[in-house]
Amino acid sequence: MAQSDTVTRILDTAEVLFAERGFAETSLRNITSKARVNLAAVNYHFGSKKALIQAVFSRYLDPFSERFHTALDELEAHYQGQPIPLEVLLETMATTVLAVPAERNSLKVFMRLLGLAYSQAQGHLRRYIQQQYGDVFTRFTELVRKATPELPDAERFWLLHFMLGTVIFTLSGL
Amino acid sequence: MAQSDTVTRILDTAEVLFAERGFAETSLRNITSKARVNLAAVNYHFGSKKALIQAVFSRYLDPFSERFHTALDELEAHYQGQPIPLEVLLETMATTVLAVPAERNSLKVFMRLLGLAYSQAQGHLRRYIQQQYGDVFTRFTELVRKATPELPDAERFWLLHFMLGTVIFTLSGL
DNA sequence: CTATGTTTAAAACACCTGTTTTTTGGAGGG
DNA sequence: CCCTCCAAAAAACAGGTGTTTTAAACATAG
Repeated sequence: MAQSDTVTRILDTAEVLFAERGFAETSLRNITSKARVNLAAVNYHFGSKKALIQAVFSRYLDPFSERFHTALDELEAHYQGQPIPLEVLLETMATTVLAVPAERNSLKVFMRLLGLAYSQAQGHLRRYIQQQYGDVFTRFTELVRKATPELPDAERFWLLHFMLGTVIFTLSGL
Repeated sequence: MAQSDTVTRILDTAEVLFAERGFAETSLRNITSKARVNLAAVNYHFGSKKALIQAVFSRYLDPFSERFHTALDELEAHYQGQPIPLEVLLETMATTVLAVPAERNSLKVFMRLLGLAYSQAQGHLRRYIQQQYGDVFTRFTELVRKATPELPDAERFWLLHFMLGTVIFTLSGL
């Protein structure tokens, strides 16, 4: 019953409640009562509700970001300056995305959270994700750009956007 | 300064605030102060916040539903039992969707509201839209089924789902 | 054991929420 | 003119929110 137990219990409960009902619709009393944890524990361990939300995302995105970076490192080392084929890039991203939540069999929760992060206004979250994980995304899009030099920038942007939208929309909304 | 003025001013203000920040994150005081209307006016004219949200959607969906029904009537009359080509069905839907908010040049708001209705848990809204406008949707999907008899049901479902997801995700985001 | 720092528990805080009630204002009709 | 009705304004209400404070339990090191 050390400190980590309370922290992870809060995170585990919060992520499913957030995924089910959204952030604003989920109260701290809701989380703490379901996690059988004291109300003040959230503010004690995380500082605020915003920080809790960000921590829920970090637990997924930190491992994802790290693995994706190393996967791209390996690809760049293997292709030695040659453009990496588009199919390889997309498949690498897909497998990396699937790898992380698979360890806690919660792909649906993770995707629903991503969808919420995109659709809910919740300004601080967008900013947090942007400045915390923006570099992985720009690195990936840059590699995609090198893989498809014949495409106009605008067209490539929209294709990626459509792809992202379809995946998130489909995997998040049951 | 008749009664309709207050009502439409509430609706106009509410729809953009909802679209910008979501339903739970937008308070009645927020709406009424920005609309320069008394706080109690919402509960007086609409009954509750839930009813306000539904009224915002009805103002878009009622005209859409009506026009789409008559458009499908004309198509069925024209093709006389023959399956209506898929391209015709899709184009009819697109033009009908675009026609309604074009009169108040607020396509972005409308699409963002649709995206919110889809992503926000907000159970009562889903139920309301489902039981209020479900018949138009099922009529449309049935016509699509007749237009593409060679497709397995599951595949057609997912194709429609992907299309819908891409459109809503793209037109509502940002 | 004592003492120190850290985690949990309980209570209180200040604030904001949707809703209801009460009061005021102002047209129309008898 | 008075009365009635309906819309608006103001105030009050009950309940829930995130957060802070205070007190207790606990483990660990000296």
